[in-house]
Amino acid sequence: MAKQVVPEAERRRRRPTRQGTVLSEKLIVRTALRMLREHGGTGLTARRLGAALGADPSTLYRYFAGLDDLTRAIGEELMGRALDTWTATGEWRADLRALGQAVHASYLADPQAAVLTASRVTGRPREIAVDETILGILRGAGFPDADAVVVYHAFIDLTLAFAALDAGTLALTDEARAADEEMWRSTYAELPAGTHPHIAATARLLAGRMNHSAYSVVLDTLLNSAAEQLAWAHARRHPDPADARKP
Amino acid sequence: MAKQVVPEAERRRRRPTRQGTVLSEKLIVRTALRMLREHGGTGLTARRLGAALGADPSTLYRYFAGLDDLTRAIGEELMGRALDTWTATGEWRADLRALGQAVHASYLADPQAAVLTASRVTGRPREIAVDETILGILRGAGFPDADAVVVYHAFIDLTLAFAALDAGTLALTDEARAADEEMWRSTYAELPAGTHPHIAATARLLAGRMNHSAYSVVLDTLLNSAAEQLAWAHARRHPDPADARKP
DNA sequence: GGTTAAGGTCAATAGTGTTGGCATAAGGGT
DNA sequence: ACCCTTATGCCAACACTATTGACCTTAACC
Repeated sequence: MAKQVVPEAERRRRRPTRQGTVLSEKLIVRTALRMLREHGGTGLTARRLGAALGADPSTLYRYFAGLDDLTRAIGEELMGRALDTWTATGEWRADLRALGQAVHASYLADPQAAVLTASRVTGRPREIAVDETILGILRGAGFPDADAVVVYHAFIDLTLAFAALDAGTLALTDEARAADEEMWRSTYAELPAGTHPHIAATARLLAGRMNHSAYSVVLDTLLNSAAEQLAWAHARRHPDPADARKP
Repeated sequence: MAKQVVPEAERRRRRPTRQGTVLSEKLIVRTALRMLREHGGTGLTARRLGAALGADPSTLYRYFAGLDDLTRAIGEELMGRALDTWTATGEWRADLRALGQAVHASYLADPQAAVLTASRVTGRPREIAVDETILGILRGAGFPDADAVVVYHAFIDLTLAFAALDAGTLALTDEARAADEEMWRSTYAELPAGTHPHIAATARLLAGRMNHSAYSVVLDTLLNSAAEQLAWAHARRHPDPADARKP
């Protein structure tokens, strides 16, 4: 059995599988991502993953404590991809904005995987690297520690929450999404003005809006608010004589 | 078998189960919520639900097309509960704030159920009622339709996204949560200042923050931003002579 | 009261995650 | 260059799961 999982770093003997493939954490995670993309959100099963790898399902338990553990590794992979596509410019607002968009985009690129992992905290290296990066940007911009922590918390939770929500709609199977859209058309768009005046009045505008993500809008309001807070904190430390008259 | 589900409204013959209970959609949904609360997020199974109701599992398919359909009904129940605890005051910001908090709280009261349903759109009556209410508040406050739709979209998605995220951490089993917190203590709090200076510097502040939800903070920034937008739109329509000098 | 079919039950199918035991070959030590 | 140890892949089994088709009882309508 697989009572203990050997950490990837200490793995010595790599015996090829009966069908010839040599396993590794990375290969398993990537194959799992492919399974999710090809077979939908419920398509990641130990048996199917084993078959795709040319290995017995139980072999997976030599690499991960269970499918739950594998799920966390998948989340870590998504975080890593986001970090890889991001580069710092030194301008804190632009950097935070880009980093948030990178995480959001990375999750939406694998919606089924995102749904499974977005609300989990993995505590693995690349996730920690993202956290460290965000705090570094904020503290580097001059936020006092207390403020930096508040903004950091709002920023990361906001980003993950929207990633999960938006991924959720993308992750639906084609039939399910078609059914949802048909439901919208047949339900919301047809509500009589008598009982639902406000939806009826804005139905056309709603239809154009609800397909897009609201993440950008909310992220911008957060960054605006943070910028004001920063200016205020800065003014407290270095008072401008010109503002002295109106305290 | 159950080739077609009879709508609750047209249900005539209510035959008691072998063990004597008389079924109904409402009873099934409530029992399902209890199962989720008592047995955890994976604890809602057809067998167990049937046993709790004193009925054969297959009987459920006379009431719902599948467990997925039941899940949607559960989401509808949570939305309904939120709406029931909310009352309008006429002040748009306070009303939106209270409504958002009500939905958030209603989901967090049944975290396991929230995780299953928060990212689904049910299209059922009470969910539509919430949407109609939000749009009514915004349009009543004087938002032009285009602005009202943008704020509505950000508001509802933000609320549902945070409901799902925050419910996710509450929904963990006691052992899983203990493991997570231990992971935090043993990983984040112990990171050396050499490799992770920013996390190390703020570890104490982080520990105090991460237990709370960031929903309130983000919701307030959104409402603030909306208020500014409203004032600006209002000023365009009814220009104040005092502001005429600085266009 | 007789008739119809709604709705509860039984049995079976095809899937799932996970584990204990076994066997084989990889790599380190000599 | 060989041997030994043990990591690692495989097999079989267990206890579950959702879902469906056939059957049968009894409630409700005429």
